[in-house]
Amino acid sequence: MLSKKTKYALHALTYLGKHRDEKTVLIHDIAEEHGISHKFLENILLELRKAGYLGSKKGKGGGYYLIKEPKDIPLSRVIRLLDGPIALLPCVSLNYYEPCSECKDEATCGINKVMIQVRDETLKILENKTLEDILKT
Amino acid sequence: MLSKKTKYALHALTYLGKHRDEKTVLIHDIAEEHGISHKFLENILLELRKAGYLGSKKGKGGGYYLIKEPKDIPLSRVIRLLDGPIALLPCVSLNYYEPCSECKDEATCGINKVMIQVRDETLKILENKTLEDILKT
DNA sequence: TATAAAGTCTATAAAAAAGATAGGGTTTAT
DNA sequence: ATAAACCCTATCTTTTTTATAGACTTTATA
Repeated sequence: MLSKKTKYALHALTYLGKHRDEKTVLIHDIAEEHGISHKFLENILLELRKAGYLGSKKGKGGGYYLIKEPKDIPLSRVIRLLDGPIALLPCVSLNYYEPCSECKDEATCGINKVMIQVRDETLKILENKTLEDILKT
Repeated sequence: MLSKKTKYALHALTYLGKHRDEKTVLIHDIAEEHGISHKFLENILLELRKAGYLGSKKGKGGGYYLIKEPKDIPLSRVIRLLDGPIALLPCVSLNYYEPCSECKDEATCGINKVMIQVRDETLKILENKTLEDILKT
């Protein structure tokens, strides 16, 4: 399951996607719309901005806005940013690889081999679903 | 990522699958082979037995053995048993459904719609990969 | 130019989940 | 009778997740 962080990030991106006509949107408005903590959401939006999905304007009249096209924001990226690996095991993660201590030899481990296949097929799905898909339904 | 519980369960199932010629296998042997805690593994094997994947024999000379065909043990089942939902959100889980508090109306939520598609495609993968695939590589 | 509104940033607290251990009970081969 | 093995439940510890706090900076505008 996705963490609340990722779930909230998706809601925030969706909200910002729906309000692209407005110059900026307040954290407050997003938080209120979904009944989630302002401060918690603040940290999430900060991460999304640092990752290049959002822009922000400080000071009075400021707020956040989307700076990428919804079609260029795949679920895979959002999940990786906030939740970490998409792979089911550390030993098959492309971005967060770590060996599994209980596995003697990765090269002959059947679990490893199958999980690589699962990872590749899962990635195909999550790379192809984007914010645009969420917005257009 | 899978929990250690699920990962260990897969290792145990694999080990049992490779030793189907023997009448029973000791928890101890599986634990030692992978350098994992005997007691932790014990709980896991118990769950697998209760779920109908393993049989056991008590007393001296006892142990565990596989009672299902490897091809009849899909990853989806093992994951659900030990880790819970496969869906990325509670609001799209088939087996562990719960509404999302931050979502006003599921019927019009684009995130919900997209996650249903992701769930269905993910499930296709995990239902088709079985212990047999792990054993044969 | 003072003020209030808004994002920035880092630290820490609280809650939940995962991982691990403990120990007495029951069954069974010998 | 004994030792080997699984059975079961409870509890402890550690890690991760979720949430909060508060001081700082930027900016519009009265």
